[in-house]
Amino acid sequence: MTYGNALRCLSDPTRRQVFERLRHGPLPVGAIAAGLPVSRPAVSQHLKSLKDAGLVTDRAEGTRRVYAIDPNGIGELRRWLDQFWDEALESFSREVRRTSPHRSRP
Amino acid sequence: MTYGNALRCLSDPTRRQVFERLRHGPLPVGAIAAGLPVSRPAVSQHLKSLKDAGLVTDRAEGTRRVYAIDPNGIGELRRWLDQFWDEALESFSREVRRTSPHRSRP
DNA sequence: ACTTACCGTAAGCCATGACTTACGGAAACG
DNA sequence: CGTTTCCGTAAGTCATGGCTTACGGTAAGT
Repeated sequence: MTYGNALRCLSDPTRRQVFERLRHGPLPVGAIAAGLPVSRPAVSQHLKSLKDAGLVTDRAEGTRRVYAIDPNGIGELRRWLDQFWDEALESFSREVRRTSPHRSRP
Repeated sequence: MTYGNALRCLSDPTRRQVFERLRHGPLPVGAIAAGLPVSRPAVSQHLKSLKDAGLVTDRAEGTRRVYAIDPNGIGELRRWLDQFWDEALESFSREVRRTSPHRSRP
């Protein structure tokens, strides 16, 4: 249930902002924190959470630490959501069939 | 940004349990609360949040209130995630190309 | 009409977690 | 080596929100 961690991470607006800044490519912590309404240590803490959830990866590059999006996290989240999506649609159509019975040819 | 509400809803484990109980079809509140480790009013509050996020719908059926999954909520969430998924994959492959340069034909 | 079943809302309690400031450590640069 | 830059961690504060109990309201049954 690692998708639970992913959901918990992405539920926080600030953490989503951190995450979305990596969409167009990897970035060091300072560049991520710049412009955000929170301090840099806060961003570091968010990045730790995102990393634990499998949503980002980090690599050392000199004195800076470059973060990038990890496809594994969103992949797992996507699979969980898709499985859900299918069953929900089926249940929904079943419900429609039940509510408005045999409107087969007006 | 109604997907933000959806994410916030699904981030809570109990609320996910409530939500997942509706996967196989609509259920009244009592049936949902039965077996859950929280009280029935708590389930009602969770259902209110899920409804506000567009994740469930409710209809009155006599004295009971039947809840069902609303495809709109997960749909929006899925679209947001997919858009994200595409850009992330592209950025990822771009990164792989950059890190391990022209391994074209071993 | 009285009772029972089923549910939503209000008020209050309490843990979780998001943020801050302060500190320490590792790599580049002179 | 000292300094500067860039970053992670620790400790502490404070708001958010999830849960409970108590209450009120509507619909069905007798």
